[in-house]
Amino acid sequence: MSEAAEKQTYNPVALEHHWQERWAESGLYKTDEDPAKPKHYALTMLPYPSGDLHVGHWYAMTPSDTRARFMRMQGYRVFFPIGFDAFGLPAENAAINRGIHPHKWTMSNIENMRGQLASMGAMFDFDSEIVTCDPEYYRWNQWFFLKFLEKGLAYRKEAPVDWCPKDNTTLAREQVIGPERRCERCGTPVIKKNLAQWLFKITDYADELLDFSKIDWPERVKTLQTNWTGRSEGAEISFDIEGYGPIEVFTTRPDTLFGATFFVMAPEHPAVEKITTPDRAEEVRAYVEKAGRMSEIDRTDATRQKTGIFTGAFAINPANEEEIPVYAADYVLMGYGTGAIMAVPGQDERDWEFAEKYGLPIIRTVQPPEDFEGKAYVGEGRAINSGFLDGLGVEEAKARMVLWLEEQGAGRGAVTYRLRDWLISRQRYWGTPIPIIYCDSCGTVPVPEEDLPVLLPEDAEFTPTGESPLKLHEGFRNTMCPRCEGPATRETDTMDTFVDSSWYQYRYLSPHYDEGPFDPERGERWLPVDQYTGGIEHATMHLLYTRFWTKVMRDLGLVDFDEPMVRLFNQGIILGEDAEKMSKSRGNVVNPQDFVDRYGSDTLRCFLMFIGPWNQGGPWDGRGIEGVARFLRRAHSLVAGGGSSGTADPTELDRRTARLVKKVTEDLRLFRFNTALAALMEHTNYLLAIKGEVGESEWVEVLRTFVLVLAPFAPHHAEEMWGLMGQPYSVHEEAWPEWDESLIVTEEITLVVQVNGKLRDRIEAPADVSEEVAKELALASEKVRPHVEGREIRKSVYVPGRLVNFVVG
RNA sequence: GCGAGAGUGGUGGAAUGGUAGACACGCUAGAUUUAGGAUCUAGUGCCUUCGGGCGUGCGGGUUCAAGUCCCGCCUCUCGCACCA
Repeated sequence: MSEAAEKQTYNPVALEHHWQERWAESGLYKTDEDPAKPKHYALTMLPYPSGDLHVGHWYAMTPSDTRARFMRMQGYRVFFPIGFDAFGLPAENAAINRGIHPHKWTMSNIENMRGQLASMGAMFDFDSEIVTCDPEYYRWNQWFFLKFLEKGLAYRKEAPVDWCPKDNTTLAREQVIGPERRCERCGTPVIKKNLAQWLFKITDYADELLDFSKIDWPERVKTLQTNWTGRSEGAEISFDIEGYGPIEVFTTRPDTLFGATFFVMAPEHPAVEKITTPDRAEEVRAYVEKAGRMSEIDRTDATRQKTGIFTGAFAINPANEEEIPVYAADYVLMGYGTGAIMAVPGQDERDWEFAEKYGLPIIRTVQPPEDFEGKAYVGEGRAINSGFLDGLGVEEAKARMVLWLEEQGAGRGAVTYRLRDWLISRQRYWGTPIPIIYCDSCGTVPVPEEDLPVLLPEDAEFTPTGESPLKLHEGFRNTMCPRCEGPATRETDTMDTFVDSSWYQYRYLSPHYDEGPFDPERGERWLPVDQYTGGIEHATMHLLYTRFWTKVMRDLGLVDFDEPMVRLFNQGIILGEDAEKMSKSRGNVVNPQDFVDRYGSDTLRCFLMFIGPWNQGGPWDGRGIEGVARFLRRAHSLVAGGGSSGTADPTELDRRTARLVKKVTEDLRLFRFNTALAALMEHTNYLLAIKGEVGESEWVEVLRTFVLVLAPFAPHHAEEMWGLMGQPYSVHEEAWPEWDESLIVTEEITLVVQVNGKLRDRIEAPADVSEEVAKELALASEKVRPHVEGREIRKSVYVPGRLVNFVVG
């Protein structure tokens, strides 16, 4: 084929269309169910149907696809599904702002994105697609809710919740961002509001969630989840308030009890009003009110001057029967521990600051080092001023004090978590209705299982009023009590969308199964997920919830394992060309479709894999993609023509091929797509250089191997080249090539010669050269001699196959 | 403040303690082309008296040998942040 003819023939966009159609027709990506093969469930986080697939989706999905294809060629039966996380606020906002029904908006976005997903050319099994706003799906959210309720893992509670005044909804703790406590979605500072809400008891599983021994996840995620769960070991100690009764505190330092010189309660603590002495009542009430009005931003600012007020009450320190004053102060938070603390200024920085400000006594109960003064001492040391604890180290003193408290009935060892129960109620329309009915005579009644799904009515008025939209829908709200058949009303809140994504990996297995959330027989064959990939931003929300959910499923007898996803890989974030986060307002959004139309999908996917390590992300480089386009064009040109002179060094060719296979195999195992592609590029350049110097049959062999290892990266190009070579359809059903390690070793090696660690020469030598000969050769070098002549060689180092280093004086 | 991660050419990035800068982008020169683009070839860390010298944020250390290991800083990014 002539160069000109080749140019005309190479049309990446057209060839991709051709193969995508062929793949679809032949059902190439229908999931392989061959039980003889080992299973591999590869999962990539399901997208929200925002309307268009953006380059971030490509960055998340195409490397996952490459990995899944690699596993397939390695002999695994691979399950690689995709779906849509279809409930949630954006649909409702679109409805509010543009008058389109959320269902219509969502479904038309999904339709659009399905086409875009197809143009990606990934090996998704579209037959197992799920759409979470489908009653067929959310029915099982409701079913799970009922199971959680039966197990005592779902409960309703009136509590202050974070409320976004703009979105008119409650937010989970995870959805409140940063020290300014802004709404995750719209950035508005959140306020507190009291509502009766449903919660899931994730805290019951806190300890188990801290155990990562059964999963191979990034350290980063494990650390984030550990910190999020925030386990603190200590004691609960009961302090008697004179004229009131006992109030419990939580402390991590029971050993310092003798140093508790005052007592502090959160201003919101329900007992504050009751213990306050009449003469202090007015002042205290004013303070509590002021603290309540203060925004969460100011309240939790650690650098702020602490404030507080004396209640007039006194507590009895159980260790020494001392009377200590009780304060209400805003540095103590109602939401953690018991909402009250024993203040030990000698050993706690915050208490020290407060004690100094209000002139309260400070007693050290741990011996600080010499010259240590002027602040709290939080380190190790011997107990002092502590009666029966004196002389003990911190750990021993803690244990002894807990023992003593338990004997006295004044306290006990206790564990507290930062983790809160998962608040799932949302005062929104576009979500799963919570299957609960409230009856005046029967109380809170779960919807019977056989009545599921509780359908989300189509015709609701979802414009926000501050009330749940379903509350205004008479037809939905008014119902009959399933127990007494009297008039009753439905719960009108919907579920957090994290409920949907907590178990979707199970539904993929049998999206239309109606005997349960998933077909256990399919589960037996495919669970758990072997490889999960997705962004780090989900570390403390989705990834914690799905672990919790799986543990509950295990306890319900639905699965027989403890963790939903065995391995996890977090890809990075792809940024705009200006290295900033892509956003419409910045105008730096890259539309993948533009590049697909111009270069084709393979170029875009290879480019995204080439720009750097996958877990790193990085800025988009519009020029860089040209290099990848060139690479694929050059690779494609390898199959055109092909010489037969047979003058190329066959050993070199075999060696390079073996090295390529090894490199790509090892890199793909470890998600190192960028260096694998570099090796593929290098090999392409080499093959182009020797093309025409290789015998016909050998060339085909060499090319075959090359195309096979290219296939996961550039599936369309590989298929095209495979076809042009006359190989049988499809390259993606071929086995991954092996390599012969013995071919990689060379007979001649380059030996590096150093003098005092500095590179002086490189010499060619036989691979099995002896130390003695290597040194002789090295000393004979013209470039080495001037550096050693006339000097004493004190030492010489020989690293076989690598280098000789002379140490001279 | 606490925790984690990262600092390598003009750029993205490579480097089991053993040849720093693979592979690309960009740039320079040449070929081809009416021109541009595309393509191909060669070159491309910095300095240089052309012998060589210097180079992986800074300062020490370990080692025959350090981008890599250790200690102390600096900078940046990301979490968490009065959690008792």
